[in-house]
This record gives sequence, C-alpha cells and structure tokens, in this order.
Amino acid sequence: MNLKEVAKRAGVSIATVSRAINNIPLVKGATRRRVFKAAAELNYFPNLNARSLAGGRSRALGMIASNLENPFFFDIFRVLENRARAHGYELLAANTDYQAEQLERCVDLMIGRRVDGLAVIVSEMDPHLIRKIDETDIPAVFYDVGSAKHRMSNIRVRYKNGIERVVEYLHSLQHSRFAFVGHHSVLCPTGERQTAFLEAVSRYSNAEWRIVANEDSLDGGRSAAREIFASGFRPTAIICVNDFMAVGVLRELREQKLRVPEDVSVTGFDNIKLAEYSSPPLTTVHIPRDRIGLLTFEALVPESAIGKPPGREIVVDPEFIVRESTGPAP
Amino acid sequence: MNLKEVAKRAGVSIATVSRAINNIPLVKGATRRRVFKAAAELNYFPNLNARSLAGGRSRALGMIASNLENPFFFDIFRVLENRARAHGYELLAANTDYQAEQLERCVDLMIGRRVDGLAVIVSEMDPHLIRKIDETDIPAVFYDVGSAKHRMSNIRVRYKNGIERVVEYLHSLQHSRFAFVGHHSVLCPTGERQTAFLEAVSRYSNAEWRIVANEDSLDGGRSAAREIFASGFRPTAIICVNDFMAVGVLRELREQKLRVPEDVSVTGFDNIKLAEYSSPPLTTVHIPRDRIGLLTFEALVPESAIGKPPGREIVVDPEFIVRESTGPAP
DNA sequence: TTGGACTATGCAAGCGATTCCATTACAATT
DNA sequence: AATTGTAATGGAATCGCTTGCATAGTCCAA
Repeated sequence: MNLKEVAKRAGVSIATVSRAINNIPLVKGATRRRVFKAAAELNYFPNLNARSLAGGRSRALGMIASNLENPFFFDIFRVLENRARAHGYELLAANTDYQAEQLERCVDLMIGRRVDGLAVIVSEMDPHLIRKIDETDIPAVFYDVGSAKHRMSNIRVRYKNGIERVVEYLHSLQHSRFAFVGHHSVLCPTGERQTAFLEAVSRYSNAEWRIVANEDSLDGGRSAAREIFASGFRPTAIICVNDFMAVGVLRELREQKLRVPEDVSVTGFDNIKLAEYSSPPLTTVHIPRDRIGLLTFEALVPESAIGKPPGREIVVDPEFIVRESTGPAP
Repeated sequence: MNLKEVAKRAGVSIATVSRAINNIPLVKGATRRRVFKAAAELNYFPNLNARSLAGGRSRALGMIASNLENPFFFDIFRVLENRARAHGYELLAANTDYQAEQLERCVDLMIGRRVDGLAVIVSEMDPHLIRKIDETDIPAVFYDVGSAKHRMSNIRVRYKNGIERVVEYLHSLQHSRFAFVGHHSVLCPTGERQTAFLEAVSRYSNAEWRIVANEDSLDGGRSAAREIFASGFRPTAIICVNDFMAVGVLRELREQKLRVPEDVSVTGFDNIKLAEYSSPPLTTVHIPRDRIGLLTFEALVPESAIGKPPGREIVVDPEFIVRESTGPAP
C-alpha cells in the first residue's frame, strides 16, 4: 500500500497525503481526516526506506557495541534508545562480538542505512574505520579512542583512576598476591585497565602478580580463574576487568571451595546490576552508563544539545564502590 | 556518493555499476575491476534504503522482544542474528519492555522498514496486532499465541510440562508451602506457567501457596521475594517464572540470612547461562533457545527450509534440570 | 466588484538504487 | 564475408516518498 492509493481513495494528491501523514499544519482539518480515514481503511504504512531516500535523512541512529550480552553495553543501549525515541529517532543496534571483521560489516551496514548518527562503543576500533566513518560526514561518537574532531566526539573513561583505587584498597587490606583477569580485546579499555594494574601493583615491592585473559563472558571469567589456579599461583585478590567476568570468577571459586572474601578477594568493574546481585555482592568501580548514553545522544543529535560544540571530548570519571567480595588478606 | 558518480568515474552506465557491485556474473572482469576501483576511490557505500525501495525487499529481518536484557530473549536474538547474517540478511531488533504501546510502535517501525520477516517474541501480544501484521503479507513468527495460518507461524513452548515437573519434584522432597514469582505480563507465557503452577499445586491436599508478581528484572525478583516475606507467608520453596527473577530472589534470601536450599528451595525457568553461575546454581527448566532461534529463522525465510510449509505450528519441549538450589524441605 | 493576502492543494522533479528490454561487440560458424 | 549466437553494456522506467514552486480557493477590505 502506498501514498498513491491513499491519495486516490481520499480524493486528493499524494503531496497532500504526505503532508497530512507528516502532520504538516498546512492541511485543512477536513482533508486531514479524509486522508487518515483512507489510510486506515487501506492499512497503509509509510515506507520508511522511501522516506529516508526522499527526505535525505533516515531518522535513525546507529549503535555498535562489542558485546550487547554484557549489561554494561546493554545499559548504554537502553538509555540511547530512550533518548532516540523521545526525539523521534529509531535506534539500530549491532553487535560485533569483539571481532574486527564484524565491526567492519556493521559499520558498512550503518553507513549503508544512512544513519543520522553513529555511536561505536567497542574496544576493537581501528583507525582505518574511523577514517571511513569520518569521510561520510555522519556525526559519530567513539569510545576511548583518539581525540575529537570535525563532527566526531570521543568518550574517555578514566579507567586508570578506578584501577588505582582498587589496587590501593586491596593493598591497604594487606593483599600482596594479585591476579588480573582481562578479556581478549586488543585495544584500549582492557589495555588501559591492564596497564594501570601493572603500574599500580609495581609500586609495591612485596607484590606478586599474574595476568590472564579470556573471552568477555561468564564462561570466560570462569576459565580465566581456572587458568590461574592451574598455573599454581595462589592469589589473595583477583581483579577483574569487568563485573561480568567477575561473576564467572566467583563461580569457579565456589567450585574450588574457596570462600570470598575470607580466602580470596574479588573485584569487578562497571557496577552493572548483576554486581549487586552476585553472591557475595561485588566490590567494583562504577561507570556512569546513564551519563555516557545521554552524552552520546547529545553528541549525535546536535539540536538536542544547543550550545555544545559538535565534536567534543567527553571525560567520564569512575567511582569506587566497596561491597562484600573484598576483605583482609588471609 | 551514489551510483551515478561511480558510473561516471568508471566510464560505464549505472546499470553496469549496479551489476558489478551486486556480483552479477554478466559483468566482464576488466569492467568489474574498473568499477570497484572507482567505488573505492569515491568512498562509495550502496544506499540500502534506495536498494530496498527499488529491489522490493529489504534483506532485513525484524525481531521484537519483550525484554532483551533478559538473556532468554538475547540468546534467541543471537541465534537469529547469526542465521540472518549467514543468509545475507541483517537483523533489526527492538525492545518493548512489556509495554503494549511500545509493541505497537515497534511493529509499525518494522512494517515501515518493510522487513522481509518478523519475529515477535513477546508475551504482551494483542490480536489486533496480529491482524495488522497478517494484512501486510510479511512472513511472521509469534510466540505462544493462537495457531499458525497463511504465512504466519507460531512457536509454542510446553511450559505446563516444565512447571509440573518442578512442582512434582519439590513435592517429592516434602515441600508443602509454595510461592510462585511471576512477572507483570498479561498474556500467555507467565499466564501459562502460573496456571500450571496452580493446577499442579492444587493436587496436593496439604499444600499452601501464594502468588506474587513484579517486573521481569533482578530488582523485580528481589522485590517479589520481599513481598512474600512481608506478607508473613513462609514458603519452603519458591518457584520463579524465570531464572532472571530467580537470581533476584536468591539475593533477597541472602539478605534475610536464609540458606538455599537448606532453609528454602528456589527454582528458575529457561536455563539461561546465569542460572549456572548463580550461587547456588539454579534448579531450572531448560528451554532450547537455539532451537527456537533456528526454527524462527526457518519460518521467516522459506528458502532456508525447503519442504517445510510456510505457516506452521512449532512445539518446543522443555527439560527439567536439577542443580543445587533445591533440597529437602526443612 | 475587485484585488490582495493568505491558506490549501496539486504538479513534478528528484532521492539512489534495480531490472527489463534493447543494443552493441565480438567470436564462431557457414 | 556474411550470419548468427552469446556475452557485455546501456537506456529508461520504476520503487514510494518529500518538497519547492505554481496554482486554485477563500475571505475580507477598499
């Protein structure tokens, strides 16, 4: 069903139908009603593809995430979707599973759909893709990568501070054997956290440590923990790159009959809901995902944030939260 | 950048460029190379909106879910996305948060995008929407609602069997005071589980029970548990409509210093990964989401399932899984 | 009655692709 | 050399919509 049919039935031109459907005030009340009646009778749905094509914009935003299964990303998605909807946009979401190849596919897809703004919240970003997106003139937001320019913004989370706080806190509880559980992502976020971990831990002369990595999932966290113990290392504290994996670590400790925090302390990162719901609840570092989502939206849709420059550098500070998964070293 | 520009640069017609880009074999090797070279130099991306419009199909599938945050839905999403990608489709996902109003918006959006197939995995479905979708001639899959017809399929999970097994099992462990934790969804899935619970529990003359409902989230599960205890009822077993909420229940029990399963047994439903990772791991009922995702895809894309009829009734059987969250009544 | 000044509507040109049909190029066959 | 068949390309209509511009209708003041 298309405009033409509706126009015929309502006895007006397609231009008028288009205006009526789009609530353009020019149309007279009576005409508008006739149009809506005809549209309803014919079960008419505006073809959004045609609309995007003709209108020159898609009224859609895109979000690409590394792992939507991890609530960290999902929470951002949720905020972004709500903002988008409130402003008459729809949100197209895509998942890369941390794979560079899929990321490229997703980017092509989003550009192909001619989204009006694109958020790329991934840790496997590649400069070549940034250039690619840049050349399209689509407003974009990246995450922890390079700096802002043109119409591209960047969100930077100060992971380093967070990890430092974690290590300091554990050290103050007399811990000295640390394990760091990361995930298989080549670039920034894990990288920064891992680097920060190394720096922090190196400051203590009596500290020993070990680093393992696995995929970003519950299973990945558990496997990582298993790997640590298989190596013979006996950490008194396990610092995880995020809460999701930390829950996996907790599971393995349970299996090994190690009590948390009496025998070993565990920390997460992100402060997803699940951190509060794990047993024991996780000591972690809060990253304000609401704020990230909101700022991302504002960066993508300039008219929603008048006065703020189109391409900007956004810095987000984490916040340390102590719960029950950490305690004095045994 | 568009076809015309690429055509000009490559010195061919737009028809030829279109064929080259779409890998239609008619194009001579040398020409093809010239076209790709020009496209690359111009940073050309096919406009998918235009393509959908001209081609008469969008090469996109849609999936609408009640709550993508609940891994039950996300797992289906993942399978569906993989199948879709493997067959050259993209997947548009939308979330309703169990709200009828949002569901309608999502449906309009999907129809507006002219998806080639639409899966509606929600429990708040409404007959009027089914008719709406039916009239568009888009192949669709629904979930636990009515029966199959035309090009519309239906997936039905035999929840009843699952709940029966759960109740029987708990009864065999001498439990007699049951609580059922559901969520605020008007229609089938919860409804069926709840009804099945009532039926099963009514068979035992010494059984007492109570039913509470809350939103489908970790918080919702916890609040539901709180409500039970606030009412003064002291269940020996809490049967949850799904694992996600069960994890919330577990959290509240921890707060109340009640041991699971020594003081109270808890069961979930769905067998999401988290069920295995909670503490204690949840006794639950497995619903094969891989199978559901796959069957959904086959129902949406007929050419992927030759021989099978377009509109069919798919029945899925759950499987009872005992873990550590259940034990003999205290 | 007529002439603005609006308000409502229609016409038609795109938007960027696909695809049917016609045409050309070229090689093989007679 | 003429003919034929096939492979490669181009022309142009079409998909459903938006929107600038032209036009028709309406109302009121002069």
